[in-house]
Amino acid sequence: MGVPLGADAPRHDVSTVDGVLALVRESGGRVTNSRRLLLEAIFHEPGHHSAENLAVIVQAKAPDVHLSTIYRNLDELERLGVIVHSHLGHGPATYHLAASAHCHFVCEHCGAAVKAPDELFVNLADRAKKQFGFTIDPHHFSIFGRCRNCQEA
Amino acid sequence: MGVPLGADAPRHDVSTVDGVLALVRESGGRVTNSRRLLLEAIFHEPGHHSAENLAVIVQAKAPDVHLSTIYRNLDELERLGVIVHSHLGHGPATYHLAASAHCHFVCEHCGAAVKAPDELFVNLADRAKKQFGFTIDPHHFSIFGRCRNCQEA
DNA sequence: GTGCTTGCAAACGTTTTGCAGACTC
DNA sequence: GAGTCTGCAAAACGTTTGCAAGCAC
Repeated sequence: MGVPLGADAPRHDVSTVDGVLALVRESGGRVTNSRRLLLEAIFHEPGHHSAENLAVIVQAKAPDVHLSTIYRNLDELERLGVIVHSHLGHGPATYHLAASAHCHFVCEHCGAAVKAPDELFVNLADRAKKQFGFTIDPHHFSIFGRCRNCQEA
Repeated sequence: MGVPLGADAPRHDVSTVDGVLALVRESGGRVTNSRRLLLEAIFHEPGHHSAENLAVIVQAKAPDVHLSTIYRNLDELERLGVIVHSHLGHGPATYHLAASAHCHFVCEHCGAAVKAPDELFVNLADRAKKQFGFTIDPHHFSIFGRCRNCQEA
């Protein structure tokens, strides 16, 4: 308690695999092979990844890592604020680094997901805040609709 | 083909149970007890209903109606454009009359769902259309976030 | 050695499907 | 009677959990 609170704010560099692992260790967790491999998949493989998807990537290097381990580790990384999950459509959730979270427009017809700049949501965010005291998190669920190519009846 | 196309546009009054049943019949379907009871539940019971929820209401009058029948009938009503489903959170989908579809803000902390006026989304809709040619359907997925009462860290 | 983490199997909640009999038209 | 609709059972899907063995510290 002699240490000022401000001193421990940015303790870890959460933008690297090793930085996250240091955070994991500090929070009472252990650094395991499956955690390192999962983080490497999340950091180094581009795109939207489902748990199953990440399991396949991890299993290429460590075939015995079980899908349930992937889910447990994703949960823990989400609790630590390193990653977030979002729902792009009716299928499985997708996981991303919290730092690179973004919104999506998803076509209800062809399933295409378009990345939507956050600034499109500032007006909605303002109004939701002012009129309802509600702080939106536009990343969590995508916005459904029709993409340019699927506008016919 | 001698009948002009315009003549058959507003053929049924989809705002009543009997009107919808007429539409069902015309589209090649049959008018059955479970369909009538399901429609009565949707028309007369206020609120957001999951399939399970609707099954309970229907089963109060006809105990043998199976949940799978509810799902099949909900699917058909959705294909006909009478109802829509939406996802309020991580639980089951909810079903509504297409005419009374609306947006929701759902608190990620307490789960509360606030009805959000469509006009909050017009700015987003315009920008999505202009910048991406994307027509949003803001009703389908709710917007996650924090409600007024759950703003603490 | 403590106790967090794992693999496995089994369960979960929601939704879909295959089938034979029952019903609507 | 033709063809749709139903109840039932079972499966599908994504995800979670209980447990005993295994590993990090």
